[in-house]
Amino acid sequence: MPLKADLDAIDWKILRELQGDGRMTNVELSSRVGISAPPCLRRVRRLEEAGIIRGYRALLNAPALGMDVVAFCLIGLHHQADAELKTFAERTRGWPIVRDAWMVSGESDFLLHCVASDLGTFQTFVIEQLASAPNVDTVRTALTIRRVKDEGLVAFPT
Amino acid sequence: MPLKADLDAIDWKILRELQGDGRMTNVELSSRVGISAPPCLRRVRRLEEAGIIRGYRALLNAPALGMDVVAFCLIGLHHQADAELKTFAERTRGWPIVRDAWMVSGESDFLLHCVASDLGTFQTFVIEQLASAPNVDTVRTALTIRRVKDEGLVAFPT
DNA sequence: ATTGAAACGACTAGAGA
DNA sequence: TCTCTAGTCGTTTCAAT
Repeated sequence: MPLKADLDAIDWKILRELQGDGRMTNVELSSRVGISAPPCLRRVRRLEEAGIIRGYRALLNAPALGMDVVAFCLIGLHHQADAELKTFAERTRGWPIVRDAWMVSGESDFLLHCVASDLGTFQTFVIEQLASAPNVDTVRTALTIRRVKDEGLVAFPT
Repeated sequence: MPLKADLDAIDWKILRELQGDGRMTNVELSSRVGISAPPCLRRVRRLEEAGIIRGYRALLNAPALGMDVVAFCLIGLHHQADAELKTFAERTRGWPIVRDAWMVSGESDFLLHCVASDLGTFQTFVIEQLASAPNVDTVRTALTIRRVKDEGLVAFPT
């Protein structure tokens, strides 16, 4: 895990471009950021090795793939000692319906981003797996109706 | 927006591989899914054109870029008529701190995924922008402590 | 639909500024 | 650090199956 790296304006442009299109070729990228291809590629490698670029991912259209239910679950636990938090975190990794998960502070202890093929599957998961897991106190669910905004994690000044 | 496409086993493998590494070369991809490069590329293009692959994105490490606060906000509105929902959705698109947003059903009307450089910036946003936006009734915030799971949106049987 | 060959273009190491 | 050059490798079209 890197501490704050010292990035120049070109590095920031590279990050912005790759966040917008992770499959852009290096020559296209280099021309957009205003340098030639070799140093551009070296910068990308450096950003990858520093962990600033964590990876690349194709964004998939869940409903087109038969995944009609996307929901968020807020989980409250009975006991929040370190060991219990770790145990629940580990448990989420074993549930394929949970696509990503965060430990949070506030009214809840975890937030789970869930995807399932249909409501029945999702509700069965919530009742039989999630709510009946050890130490789970409350489960609040928000079914998504539609995505309203979807940009990368980091905002870049235009 | 495509309806359910008819995908064969190779298409599913392509989607799984590209979700795991969106920058994989086509020859690497083709060898992993067991066909030669040209048909593999045509399948990828077809999946892109059908909107099943929505795009590609580099995943950035927010804290390494000086974005130390990641939070989720659950928003309840006073009035949930269609026009009001659209108005609020549009408003979220103008807030750079909001990185992605969902319209949801349940106790809240919207869920916002927010990223900011520090707590002060985030709190100022919540108080001065979010909570004081027209029609906003309740704002519940969950500050993230750490990411516990981070896989793509779609689960693939291994 | 797929394969295989071939032309094209991108990637990336090395040299020099 | 960059640019330029050149060789290697990946991409993409096309003919044939």
